[in-house]
Amino acid sequence: MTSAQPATAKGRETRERIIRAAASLVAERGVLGTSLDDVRARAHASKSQLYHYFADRDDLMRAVARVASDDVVGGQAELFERLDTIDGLRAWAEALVTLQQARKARGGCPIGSLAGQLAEQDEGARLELADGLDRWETAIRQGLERMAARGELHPGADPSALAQHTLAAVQGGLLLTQVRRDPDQLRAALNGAIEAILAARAVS
Amino acid sequence: MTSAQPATAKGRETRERIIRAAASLVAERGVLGTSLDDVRARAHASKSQLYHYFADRDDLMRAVARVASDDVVGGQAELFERLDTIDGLRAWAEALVTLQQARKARGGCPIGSLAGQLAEQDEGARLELADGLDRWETAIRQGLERMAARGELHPGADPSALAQHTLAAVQGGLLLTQVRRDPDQLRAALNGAIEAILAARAVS
DNA sequence: CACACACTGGACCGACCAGTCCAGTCCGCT
DNA sequence: AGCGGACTGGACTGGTCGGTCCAGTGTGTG
Repeated sequence: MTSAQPATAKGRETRERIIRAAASLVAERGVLGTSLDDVRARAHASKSQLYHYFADRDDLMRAVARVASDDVVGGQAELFERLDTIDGLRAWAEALVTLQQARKARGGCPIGSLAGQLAEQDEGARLELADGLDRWETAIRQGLERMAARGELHPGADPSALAQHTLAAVQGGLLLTQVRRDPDQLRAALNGAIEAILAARAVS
Repeated sequence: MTSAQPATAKGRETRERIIRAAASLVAERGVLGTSLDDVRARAHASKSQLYHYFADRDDLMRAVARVASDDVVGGQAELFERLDTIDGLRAWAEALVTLQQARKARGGCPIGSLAGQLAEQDEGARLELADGLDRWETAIRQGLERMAARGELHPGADPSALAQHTLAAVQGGLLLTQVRRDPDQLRAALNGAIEAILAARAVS
């Protein structure tokens, strides 16, 4: 069963309010720590509204996974445009570190956190998260490909493999940041990834 | 409140049986997806036994986090000894990839999975997981330091930073493996980390 | 205006769950 | 043997949760 698409503007607004409430609660307490009554209360909605817009709890969580993916990837859009220079890469990395400092190193990456909670439980949610990671990796790869097109990477360099490794460094760095409560863990992991990209630069 | 230490051999055995049952259930269904009744049934124990050996549910989960850390790090002990050569590093990486293939890319890293579920909920569990990661990173760093002591890394190389980056690559690679159901994601991430170590080798 | 349907409120239900309690049995020690 | 504490079995409780149900109210269209 898939989510019902609201037919009216009011319906869309209610559905959106429910997803936002669920997403914020999940971020605070985790997937299984969030009850539908909690969601109902925060969204100022009733039980029947929840079940009008979502088939069941899993369906709602899939929607949460989707908006989390959209938010994470969408929130980096401007930074992604500058990923075709070393300075742009460093600025992107520093923005991620600054965000973790602001969060006091709590929560990790929304996509990564949800992955640990949903990937083995709900195939649909897993696919939503995989899609978010794909878009993220694509943005990194395209930046590196623009560098390669300008001849700034040596011919043997593989933008695809570098992007994959960089995304792994982001996710691993965020996990270490979360467990150790230390945003420098992310910075160190990203520095390693950027070093690998520097090593792939064309000899000038 | 901390766990009671059993006074008899029988008591230790029961306590161990409970932790093992809980650990396997948590690996299958997640922390919040595992009820004490599930644990009780799998451990062939009664409710009062659970509460005889553990203060409450959180206390049991802390014990689960501890044995998960011990198992993950302990299971790599022989591989760790060979981490002071490039061949040893590759063998270690390939063993991790093979393990993920055997698991059909499910479950990710026990430490990483538990981190996402427990780090924000229970400070004690977070510290157990941080300890596991520390032991893991230390093993990698010591291998690199042995390489450095033999003069195989150039003087500017930082074994500590390389080990940190390698651990982040493992964790990130495992997350990508889990979400994409593709063990090659881990291999790619580890290859990137090993490339970085190769780049730090002394010019021969 | 009227009809159909989207939307809403909230009581209700059966299942499940963490934790309590007490009446026992086992076991090491003297 | 017999004492005391470690250990065990399982019924019970108060509360929570996902999901259902139905009686409504809004709203866009012909």
